[in-house]
Amino acid sequence: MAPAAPPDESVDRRARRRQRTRNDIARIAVRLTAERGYDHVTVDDIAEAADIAPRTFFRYFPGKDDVFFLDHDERMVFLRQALADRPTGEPIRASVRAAVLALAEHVDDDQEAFRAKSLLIRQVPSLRARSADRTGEWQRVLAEGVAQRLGTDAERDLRAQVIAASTVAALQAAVQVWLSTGGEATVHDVVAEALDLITEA
Amino acid sequence: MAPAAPPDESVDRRARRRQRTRNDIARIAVRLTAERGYDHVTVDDIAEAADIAPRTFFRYFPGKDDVFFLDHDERMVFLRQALADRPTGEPIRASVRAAVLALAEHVDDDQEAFRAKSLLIRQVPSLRARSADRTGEWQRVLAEGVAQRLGTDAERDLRAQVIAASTVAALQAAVQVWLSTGGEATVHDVVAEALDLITEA
DNA sequence: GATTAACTGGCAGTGACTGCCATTCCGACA
DNA sequence: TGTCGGAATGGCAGTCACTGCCAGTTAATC
Repeated sequence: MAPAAPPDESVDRRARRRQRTRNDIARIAVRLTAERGYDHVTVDDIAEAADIAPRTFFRYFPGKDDVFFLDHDERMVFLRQALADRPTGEPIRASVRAAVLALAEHVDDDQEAFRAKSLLIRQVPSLRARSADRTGEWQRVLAEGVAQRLGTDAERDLRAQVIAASTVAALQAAVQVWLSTGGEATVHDVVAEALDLITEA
Repeated sequence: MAPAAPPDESVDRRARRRQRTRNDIARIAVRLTAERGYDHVTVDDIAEAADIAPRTFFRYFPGKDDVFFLDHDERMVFLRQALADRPTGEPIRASVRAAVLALAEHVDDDQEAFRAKSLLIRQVPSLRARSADRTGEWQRVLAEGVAQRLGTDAERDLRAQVIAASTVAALQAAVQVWLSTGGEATVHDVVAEALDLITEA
């Protein structure tokens, strides 16, 4: 999971400290939001609870919403890499499937946190919108990976776009159903089933 | 295109006038935004150009973003109806396909306006997010329609969700590619091709 | 220990949005 | 024609997210 750390980064105490503060802010913000509801928590509240100045909050996150998508960038990197790591001989759909399943498995590590955060996002319009936009970025990552494999231009390759889009859509649908049902199954399994359903007649 | 107008609505001059003002505001806002860019146009600017008070703007639209999604609700209704109108004997994918294609055809009526607005939305983060969220609503409409036909509960029926999600995803992918390429083809045709690609191996 | 760069905080300002109240408009009906 | 009632409009003050700017603090490096 942890990539070979570049030596200059891991030695840097500053970077680590910064990372910890970042995590703290996000954790606290999510907790407050779960308690009082999104629009009864101001940035000032979060800042105070995290013991930083309001101004500083915006040095760690570009906006209030972003505390809910703390690990998004890392996951994008992970997904990109997971796809790139698949053997080039493999059928493209299979590669995409494997990459996405690896991502889903990752989520099962702390199901409860994921469920709580997802339910929260689903309730709040602005978070939902932001989330949907982020999903679009995953789609872009996948489409680029697919296009690269196929040797085409992602922007113009309808096939690559559709493979990426339908895969991400299945992922999203799986999560929604997983949230709506009790959640006895793992996210991984539901996603796998959803991916199968795409091509089913 | 124009539904048989309910008599009590069409007689009501007030409602018609209100509708016209609404359209005016949206038209003006889109024009201003195209000229100066989204964040160089304030609500006050729009209000002044539309000759209304800033406060009144928010009586017509819940937020600044919403002027760009003027006809979204009507399209949702259209899509829902188009799906409901398909014969029950028809395979579900075919029904969904037909409904979505009817929607796409609708878009080709004024391609240029659609293209301009779409490019604008794609550029501005907050509009992109809002748009993505709206897309989610289409998905919900489709999923409900599909579930109704299948006699299942949309929230929990993975199959219905995946069919809806992948269809909407294909639609979106098609529009993106249509925007990126010259746009010689009609939206309808690109969408049709995208829908075919979903189930292709 | 001095230098320098990163980090933090405060302040003032902008812009989206809301609740509240006053005013105006307009269709209905006596 | 007058007037009545509800809908529409506008103004005002206030909240909150977010930003630019500048000043003070901390900490890595020499």
